[in-house]
Amino acid sequence: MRNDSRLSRMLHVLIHMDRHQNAATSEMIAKMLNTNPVVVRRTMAGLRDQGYVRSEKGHGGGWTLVRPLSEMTLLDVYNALGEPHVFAIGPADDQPKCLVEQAVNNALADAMKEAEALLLRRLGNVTLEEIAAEFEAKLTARSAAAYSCAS
Amino acid sequence: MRNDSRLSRMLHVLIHMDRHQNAATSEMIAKMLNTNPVVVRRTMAGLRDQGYVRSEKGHGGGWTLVRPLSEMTLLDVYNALGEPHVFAIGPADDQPKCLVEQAVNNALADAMKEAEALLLRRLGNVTLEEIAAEFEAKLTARSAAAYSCAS
DNA sequence: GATTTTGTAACAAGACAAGTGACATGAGCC
DNA sequence: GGCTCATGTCACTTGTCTTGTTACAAAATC
Repeated sequence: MRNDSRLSRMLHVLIHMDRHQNAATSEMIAKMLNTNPVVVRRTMAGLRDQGYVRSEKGHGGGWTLVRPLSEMTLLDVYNALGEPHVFAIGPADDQPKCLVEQAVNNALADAMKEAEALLLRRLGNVTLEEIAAEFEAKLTARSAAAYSCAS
Repeated sequence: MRNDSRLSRMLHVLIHMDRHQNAATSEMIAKMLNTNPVVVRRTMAGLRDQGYVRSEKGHGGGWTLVRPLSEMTLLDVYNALGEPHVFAIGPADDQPKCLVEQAVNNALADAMKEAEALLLRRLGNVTLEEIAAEFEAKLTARSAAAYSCAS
């Protein structure tokens, strides 16, 4: 568990969901992600609250896509997850009294803010459909038998 | 301890060291950083190994700057610390078999690689001297009495 | 009413920086 | 030589955050 992999996992799931008609249960999704149904529900909750997916209980229930992949950017998913911390590094003190430390924090914060802005801009410029298309291209390029994913 | 604050702390220390003639002991530095001498020695070890600072034992010992601040960029310090993980987010699986997951990872990795490159480029373009200069400017702008830092 | 499936709380695990105590090593001072 | 100061390093704990897991209530379908 070195990284926060929620964004990666949700993108993975959403594209798979688009390729299936029926609702996917948390258990099916969990198997696909090599994880636990509770983790799935926990992570998908944000997407549901933002209206990207719908969840239904009972027989035949599970998770379904609400929006087409073409109307969801990677940034949308990131935001729906609650905008997790991007960086693992940061200042020792957010409100330091020491002017030296303030200057250091300013310099670091400037650079990090730019990098974060670039990252989010990039995420906002890519739709899930584009990633799905890249996958389709690979799929046809290779033999279909080479494709394996527990879904 | 939300973040890895080693870079921030080391920059802070190095600038302070430049403003003092004598060697600074780990204990003095620890007080300045509100931390522990062992943490200081542990973190400074990388800087010492890279030749940016020198440590001496015994009476009058402690830490001294080897290079002028003008010859150290923020990137140098980052590298000396062992290039810690920049991002808190990442893929769920580094070598996934699933082609969808591969496509997702590629898209994320591209964006993150760009953002990391920008960040490191920015860090490489700023010397510690420039941060020190910014501090000096603030110091003269405000009354000297407003400056307080336990060093 | 039984079964399926989500929703959620509560808690353990794993990772990693940071905090802490103990002790050996080496350098200077008397 | 012996004392003191200071680093070097090991071992262990703490704090924080995502994940993993168990348990159980709530709702929808059969």
